[in-house]
Amino acid sequence: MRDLEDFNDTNLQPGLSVDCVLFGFDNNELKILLLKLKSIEKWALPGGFVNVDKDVNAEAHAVLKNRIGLENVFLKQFYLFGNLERNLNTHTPELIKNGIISTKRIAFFKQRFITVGYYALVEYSKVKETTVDFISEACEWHSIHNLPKMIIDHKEIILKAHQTLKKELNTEPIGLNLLPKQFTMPELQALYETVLEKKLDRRNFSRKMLNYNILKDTNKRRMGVKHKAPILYEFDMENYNQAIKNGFNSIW
Amino acid sequence: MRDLEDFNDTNLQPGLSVDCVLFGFDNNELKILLLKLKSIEKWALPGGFVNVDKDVNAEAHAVLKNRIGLENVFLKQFYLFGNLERNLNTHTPELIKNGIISTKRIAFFKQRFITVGYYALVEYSKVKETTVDFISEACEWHSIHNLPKMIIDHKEIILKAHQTLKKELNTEPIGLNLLPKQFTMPELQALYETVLEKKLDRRNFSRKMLNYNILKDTNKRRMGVKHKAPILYEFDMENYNQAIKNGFNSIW
DNA sequence: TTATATTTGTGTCATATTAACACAATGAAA
DNA sequence: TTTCATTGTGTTAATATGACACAAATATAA
Repeated sequence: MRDLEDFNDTNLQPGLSVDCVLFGFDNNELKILLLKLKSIEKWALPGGFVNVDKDVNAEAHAVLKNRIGLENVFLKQFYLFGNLERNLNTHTPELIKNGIISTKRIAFFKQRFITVGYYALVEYSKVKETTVDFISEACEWHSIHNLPKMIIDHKEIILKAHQTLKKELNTEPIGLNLLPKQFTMPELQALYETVLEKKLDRRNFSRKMLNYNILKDTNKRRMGVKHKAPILYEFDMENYNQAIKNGFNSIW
Repeated sequence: MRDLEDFNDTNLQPGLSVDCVLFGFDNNELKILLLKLKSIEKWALPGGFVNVDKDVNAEAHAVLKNRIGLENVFLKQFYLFGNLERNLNTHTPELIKNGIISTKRIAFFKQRFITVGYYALVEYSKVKETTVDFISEACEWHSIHNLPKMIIDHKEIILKAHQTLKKELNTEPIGLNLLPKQFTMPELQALYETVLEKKLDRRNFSRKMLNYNILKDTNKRRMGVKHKAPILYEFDMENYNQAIKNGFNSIW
């Protein structure tokens, strides 16, 4: 969708949207990709509407592809936000005044929107384009600890996504898509510490990770560091996918 | 909603429904509460539509209250089913012929329905009424291993709910609502074994459960059994709720 | 060339948890 | 009072965890 003329709500599932919390990892910070809305001084999660003849999960993937230019990312439904306050009522006057939405579509935008929350883990460096479209004017990463003003409940959605990610770290590995193809043990640990917001013991972390058997030693080391060169690892994709599928640390 | 005349789709979120997988535990079997649809030889999960001015989670609770007569149950969203094949196309002719839906509403029923899946844990004995309404003629428990023919993807929804429950058993206790107020350790173990579909060691199970500190010894024993009288336990509600809230067996 | 600072890789040890197993106690029925 | 099924609890070996310390590598400073 490039501009307003292309926008037509007749094929859209009324009152339903998808919103994607994109987690990136940079500079030992967990970051979220946000869009700055035109004519509203607030930011929003990348999201979209659901076509009546499109699979909902496919629409979430389409958001990432069309608005951010990302394909094949790890994307997962985590919650449906369906409370009554979810609408753009307070913003519709500005949106209409600035020609972002047409008066014909006003009812569509004023209704309560139920949104399906997805989270995705993406390699920070892969998102370069600051795509703009008919409703957003900028696309930037923001530290999860320093979020700008956001529309409706998008801050809560991010919070819930983060809680979900933390919890899932107990039963599933992460790192793929968040880290470059090859990475060191300290880098992997920094990712875990950032997501979990706590320090972990270096030696115990390494032992535990290696025991999961999802890492492959590439027999290379990261060069050009001003201290002992750390081993470069890759994920063993077969075992990694197995772990994603079956989970680990199951107690029963 | 007692009959067809009361049914009006103008206030309903089009193409959206909620469906509830009610787990019950009886005779060492995991059972699911199902509705037999009028004029279709298939069963369905108790579900409902979403009013545009109702909170989605509240609508799921309303389904349980209005259709099953249940209040204050543990009810949890687990997945949104949004693929393209989710519609009643193949059934609308029968439904119209038998006067279950009116021709005026045909478009409403033929559209693709996105449904929010909830699961609930309920005490088997508390559901007695076989409520019938304008679309269902019976309401019965079915063993999860012997499900009747079901509409659309309701079998898949049950499967996914069961998988979710199994997985969540690693981080959260269950039992409250599935068992009577007072229960014995072997009864609790039977519940776990049924949900997990595997045998557990009696001694290790007992030790682990007691270590979670969610059980209170009532200093009573189940009488009238033809062997050693087992201790009756209750859940320690404070610790139980704490465990539900914070989870347990977190590894990081 | 050598010393220093920093960071990485790995080992140890005490403690806690788990899995596998056995035996005594209880209560009804024979 | 013997038998039987079932419950409660203890033991032990193997494994995992948490808290630690030291040696190796590498750039930089001396």
